[in-house]
Amino acid sequence: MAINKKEAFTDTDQHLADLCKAMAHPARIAILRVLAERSTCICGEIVDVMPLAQATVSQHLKELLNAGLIKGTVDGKKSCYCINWETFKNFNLAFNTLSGDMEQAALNQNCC
Amino acid sequence: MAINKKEAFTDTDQHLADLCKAMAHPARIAILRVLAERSTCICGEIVDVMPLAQATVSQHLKELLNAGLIKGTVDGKKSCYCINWETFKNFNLAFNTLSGDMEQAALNQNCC
DNA sequence: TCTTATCATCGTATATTTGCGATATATAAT
DNA sequence: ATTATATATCGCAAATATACGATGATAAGA
Repeated sequence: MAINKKEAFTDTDQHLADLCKAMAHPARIAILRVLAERSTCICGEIVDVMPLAQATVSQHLKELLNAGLIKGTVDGKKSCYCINWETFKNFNLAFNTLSGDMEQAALNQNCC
Repeated sequence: MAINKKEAFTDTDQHLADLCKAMAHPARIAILRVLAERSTCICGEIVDVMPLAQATVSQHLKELLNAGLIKGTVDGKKSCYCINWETFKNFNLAFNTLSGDMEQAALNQNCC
């Protein structure tokens, strides 16, 4: 049991769900905030500010990277992580599209 | 290990993370779509459309309810679940506030 | 070359999520 | 009263997520 049934749904919904999942932890939201306000983008600064171990922060960064919410490279000693504003825009668009779809469908009134 | 550190972050970020988590599964997004287009709001119809067992759908409904994204009551044989548009609006607002904060903070240019 | 600093990854422990069958509950119909 | 229908909840198994120490990898500086 507990087989993954996520692929049984539409690509649109899966994509939006993935983006939501990437932001479904306060640590990752906090990381996004830090990344936005630092032009330096050094990972070490994130670790200093965050109440988490370096390994954990690195893991969260990986997930954000995987979802495309940030982009970054590491050159041995230095790292450079930044917000991927394009994905962010797409996220906003996807959410608004869903809202639009739902409101459109609900035009014939709700029961409660 | 694996102690929950979520409470170490701000209420704002925790709240947004919770809303994101509620939508972090395509089944729940699909359920929201169905609820929006049916004025009847009968749970059984959701189960018919969804590729999931009744128990699983009920569980997803509970999570959506818990996050406040839907509201509903059950009167024995009949159920009435509906979109909670207010929470939806708040979600959109919270997301836009985060985006705004981040863009504001990033005004002094990004490094990559 | 050796050391130090920075970051990723591995291994592991625990917690949470996902999914479903079985069962409980409560109304409606017979 | 009994039966049928609609939902929630329980209990369990498998999968994922969370967190961290230890270790590996890579580049800069001594």
